[in-house]
Amino acid sequence: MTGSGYKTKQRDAILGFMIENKDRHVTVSQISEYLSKQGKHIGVTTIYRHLDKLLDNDLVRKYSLGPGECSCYQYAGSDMDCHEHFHLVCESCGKLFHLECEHLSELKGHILREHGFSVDPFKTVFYGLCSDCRDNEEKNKGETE
Amino acid sequence: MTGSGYKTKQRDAILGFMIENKDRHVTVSQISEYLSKQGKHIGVTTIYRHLDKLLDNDLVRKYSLGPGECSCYQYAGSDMDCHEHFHLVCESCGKLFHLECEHLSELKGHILREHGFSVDPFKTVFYGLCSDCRDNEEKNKGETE
DNA sequence: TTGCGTGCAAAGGTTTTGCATGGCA
DNA sequence: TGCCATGCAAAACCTTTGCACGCAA
Repeated sequence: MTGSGYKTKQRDAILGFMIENKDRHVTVSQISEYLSKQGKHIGVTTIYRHLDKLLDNDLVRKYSLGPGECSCYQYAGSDMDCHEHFHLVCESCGKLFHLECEHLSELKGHILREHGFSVDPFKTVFYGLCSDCRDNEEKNKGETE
Repeated sequence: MTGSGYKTKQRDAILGFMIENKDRHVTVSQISEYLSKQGKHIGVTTIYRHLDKLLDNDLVRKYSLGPGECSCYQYAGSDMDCHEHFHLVCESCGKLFHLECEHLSELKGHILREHGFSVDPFKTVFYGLCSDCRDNEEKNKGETE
């Protein structure tokens, strides 16, 4: 499954980049720009097509960081083991946090039992502010106001 | 605050449509198409601009139903009273559910205390399947396979 | 009359598609 | 060799912006 398609240098470069950055989500333009700096010019068309294939094989996941924002992709291969946890995205710094916590697994069961709604942890993203950005905001408030 | 700006027939039509459909989220093209059928041709530019104003006044909220999907808007006026609860969106039928439950309010506190992350209930949307669509899917499975 | 509201056209950005060429097996 | 992969250009799509005209106050 993983090895579907031909082995090309573009495929290796894109998959390699996704694995290197498995701890964060990246956009197509970020992939393109980074690979350009490495001397690897790969058309965005190719990047989109590879990401689509990886998506079909569940090797990456696709997120939206909000309306109007471009799509974000993140590696999610079998070694990532991301079944049953949720994701937090900081609206200020854009960082992604994996929230593995039994309180949250319980939440999924609770919503299903009590509210009849089956939550999909893959697609559900919590938006808010991480602790670093909250600290920064409070600093800025103190300085400007 | 609510009455900011001139009172025009376009404004009335758009705000009226949003209030009529307060129980679901709609896209700009849905608004445009529906009003066209009513004989009210309103340019999408105008719709976008009114929605932006309503957004500033917290009279509507803007959602993303996924990467690549266009933005969805939903009325959220003061009579909606949506402070501290979360929203569930069914990926199949697009219906929106308001989830008012102390288990969820607790969740916000839990993530803040234990994980240092301040969740914004306005922007956070749970995606999944509602009970009706789950039933339909099971029926379809039984018929086709 | 003043100034915001409107809508057409055009521009901006992201993503997709067509097509000829290139490269893997 | 056959077929998929690639990348350019163009299209499609959503959204924003510029500008001239219209309309509310």
